[in-house]
Amino acid sequence: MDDTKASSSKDFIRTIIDEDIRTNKWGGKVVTRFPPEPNAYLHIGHAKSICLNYGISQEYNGVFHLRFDDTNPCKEEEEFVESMIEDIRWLGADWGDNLFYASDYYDQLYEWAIKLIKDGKAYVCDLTSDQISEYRGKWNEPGKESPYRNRSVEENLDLFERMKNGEFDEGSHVLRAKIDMAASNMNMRDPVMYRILKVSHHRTGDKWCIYPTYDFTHGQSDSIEKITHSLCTLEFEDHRPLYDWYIEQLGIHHTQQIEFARLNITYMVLSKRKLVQVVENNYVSGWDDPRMPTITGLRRRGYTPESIRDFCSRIGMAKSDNTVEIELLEHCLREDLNKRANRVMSVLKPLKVVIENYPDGKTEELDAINNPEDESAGTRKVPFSKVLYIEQDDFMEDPPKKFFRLAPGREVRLRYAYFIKCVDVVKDEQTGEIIELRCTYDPETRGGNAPDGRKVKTTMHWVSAEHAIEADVRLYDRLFTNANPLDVDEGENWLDNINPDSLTVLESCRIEPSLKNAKPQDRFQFERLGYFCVDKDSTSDKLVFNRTVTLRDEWAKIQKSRKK
RNA sequence: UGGGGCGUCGUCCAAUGGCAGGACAGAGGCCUUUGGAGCCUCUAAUGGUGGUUCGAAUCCACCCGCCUCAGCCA
Repeated sequence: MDDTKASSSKDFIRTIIDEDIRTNKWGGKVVTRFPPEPNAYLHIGHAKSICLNYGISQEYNGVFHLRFDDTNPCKEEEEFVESMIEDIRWLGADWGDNLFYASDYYDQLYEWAIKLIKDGKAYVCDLTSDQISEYRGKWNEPGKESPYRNRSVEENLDLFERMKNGEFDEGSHVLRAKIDMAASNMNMRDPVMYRILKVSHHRTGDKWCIYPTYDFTHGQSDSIEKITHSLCTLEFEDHRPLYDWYIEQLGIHHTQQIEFARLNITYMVLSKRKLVQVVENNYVSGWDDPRMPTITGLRRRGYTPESIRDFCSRIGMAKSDNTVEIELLEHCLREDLNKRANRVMSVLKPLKVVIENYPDGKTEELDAINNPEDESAGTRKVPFSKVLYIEQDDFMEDPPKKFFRLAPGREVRLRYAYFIKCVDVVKDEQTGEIIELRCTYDPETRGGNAPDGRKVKTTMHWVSAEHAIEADVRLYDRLFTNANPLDVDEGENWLDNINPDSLTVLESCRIEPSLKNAKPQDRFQFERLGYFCVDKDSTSDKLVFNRTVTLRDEWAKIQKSRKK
């Protein structure tokens, strides 16, 4: 990940880091980290954080850590650790040997808890969860102190020891910090440090039956790793005073936390909890469904890591709530794919064309350019014969104004091949459906140029019927119909905003034969249609393509504005 | 209702007391063997009211609006 920042101005975080370096705050060091909880799949919102943290470590010659904040054994699984590692690698971030787990620090955290007890800064509380909540008070009224708040150090030590030894039931006791029940910041009203959870942990197994809360773990984990700049999202702003309190009481390395606004994108949901519902209600096939905003979903859809990184650098970094338009993401994608994807001709909805004056049984190999944006991509041969397929959308019997494609009596160019003219339209006698076009070709226009200099309005893609291979193509559209999927009327469910047409499967599409040996994840531009990649569901007899994104489409725009 | 945070083109981000700029989106045009790509032009913003200042998006005051916090989740 070495994308150079084109922008001359720095975001507020880099401005702070510049200043810290200037004042030698951390001895010129920069150590950042990405600290996910391994309880779900990473999505593009996480990519923003990964790009930020890893990007900064690179720009400042610093160090980047990957740390799994695994403090809740009830929800965390090894499966998520593995998928996250894969996704982060794919995005291009490299943590070297700096892979950590908050659970690596459980012993240290336990010792620190004992120190706080000994210092009279923590106590074991026997209140129930509901009582603790009730005692905490309201925003505008102070809380009540727990009746267990003033137990002796000895009693607290004994009780905490017994909590650790499994002598108590879950929920019967917690260890709390003794701070200030009247604090205006709710996080300071004697927050819970440890709770009893008699479940095994994906890394520590059954060693512990008490687990530190995230709030008692996160700041100290950063501290242990000597993180200089702990970058997190806005909702942790209120927690910073608590992290600072722990760090000060413990007298350990004081990491500087800086908060930034999380990413929102139109037509997308980027909340872990909401995404779980989409998956569990089977609106999609899984976490890697190409409609999902997860890294794994985007990858399967055909996104490139470069395009996601470019997007992350373009959206900037600030503290104001923001919703980036999905068009920007798509722009970054197209821009990248335009440079790297080889062009190919594929007909999604085939319409048979017979070239009446072309010899039966003849086949020609025509030269086609693989990528006009990249000469080094070279050329290939494309077979041409008497019977072809063109796109159904490329023919209209009674064309409206501005429809430049094929129509009765009209001449168009078949890309890299010949000019053809439509001389007859064959219809199904029963349904009236157009089933075949009879055309003639001009042998003089081989390659696509007329010696007499005459012009055609359109160049169309096509495949030779005899040579084309059949494939399934999955057309994806946005998962939600509403720019803000969460915007619903009273009593309505945001899941009702799911786009019922987010997936259209096209069978028996005809693909240019050069794609016969394409492998999953291979990306192509189907000329005039969009960018597509080979899906992992492909088999040896049938390729399956995912439409990554369409090409910008002037004609579609005209049609759309006409409908309005 | 108390705390914390945030308000700049439709959207995202700049401008740190000195001509409000870029990107995406949108409109128009050029070019084109992809109605792709590329190129050009245009449209379009400082939440409000006072104040300080030669000069305010920027500093001050007040107001308005939005987000967020009352898990033994992270």
